[in-house]
Amino acid sequence: MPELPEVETIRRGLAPALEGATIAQLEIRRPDLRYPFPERFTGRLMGQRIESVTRRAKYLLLALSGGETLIIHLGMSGRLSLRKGQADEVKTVGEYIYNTGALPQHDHVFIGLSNGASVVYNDPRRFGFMLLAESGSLADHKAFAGLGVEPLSPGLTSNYLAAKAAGKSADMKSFLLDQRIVGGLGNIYVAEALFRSGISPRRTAGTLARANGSPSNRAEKLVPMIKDVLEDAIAAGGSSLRDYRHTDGNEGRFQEAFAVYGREGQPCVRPGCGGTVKRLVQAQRSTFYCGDCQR
DNA sequence: AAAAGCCCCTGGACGC
DNA sequence: TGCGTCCAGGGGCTTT
Repeated sequence: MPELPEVETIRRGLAPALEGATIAQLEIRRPDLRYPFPERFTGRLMGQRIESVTRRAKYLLLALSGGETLIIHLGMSGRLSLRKGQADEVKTVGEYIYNTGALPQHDHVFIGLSNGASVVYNDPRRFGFMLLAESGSLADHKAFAGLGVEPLSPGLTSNYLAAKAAGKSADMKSFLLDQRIVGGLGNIYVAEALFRSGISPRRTAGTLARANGSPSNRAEKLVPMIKDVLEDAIAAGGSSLRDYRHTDGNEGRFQEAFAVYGREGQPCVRPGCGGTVKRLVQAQRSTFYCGDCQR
């Protein structure tokens, strides 16, 4: 589900209510998501003040006053909802009652805050997960060691991309999906960035570098298009296809602006192109592209 | 080392 | 109405 723009939208929705608040209530409704919850999960979170809500790639990071960070990944279908209920008065939030078992399906984690707000984690497929790690050594954590550059940071340059691509025989699609190269791109935004760049997803990634290792013209084009499409998607509040919603339950709007994703058989939107959007499977995922103007 | 394949899980859309 | 099949914003682990 959520790629970088969706996670960033959720981060922006949560931060005002969570930063400075203390975790007063925590309920987990099952022993695991993708992985078992961390040891003594409740004890390590209760009473902690949330110092900051940040993001790295597709990970949400809640820095806690005690020196640990709660790491949340939403997988494919994870949602975080922010509710304004008085969670510490009664265990009733909105229409839901949290201490009677009358829970909506797949509401797996409930976090009540000292300021009366609450956060519910819902994830039908349970590909998401939560981890706890020492804040001071996050960069060494296995989830982040080896993670590629943040695409909206100055670190993503054509030189960086060319250096990573040099000598690689993988196709462009697989290369950009690889979180060790760029952190945060997923199936939608790889497709849209390649379309905006006029690059075929089937092209060999190594062609982003010239023989001497310097960036090719395509690399020079691709880097700003990656940044543009992510910025546009964040501005639109992300893309809602099935599960994704803002923390307030509203949908994102960027799906209305897709040029190729999910548009198989429809005409290319590039003026004068006249091509048709095609679908193929790469790395076990659907790829959408225009065979005429992406080369 | 890099690349390809398989798996985890639930639910919705579709064909018969 | 009720199957069976395919597909889905992710990533980790195993095999080649």
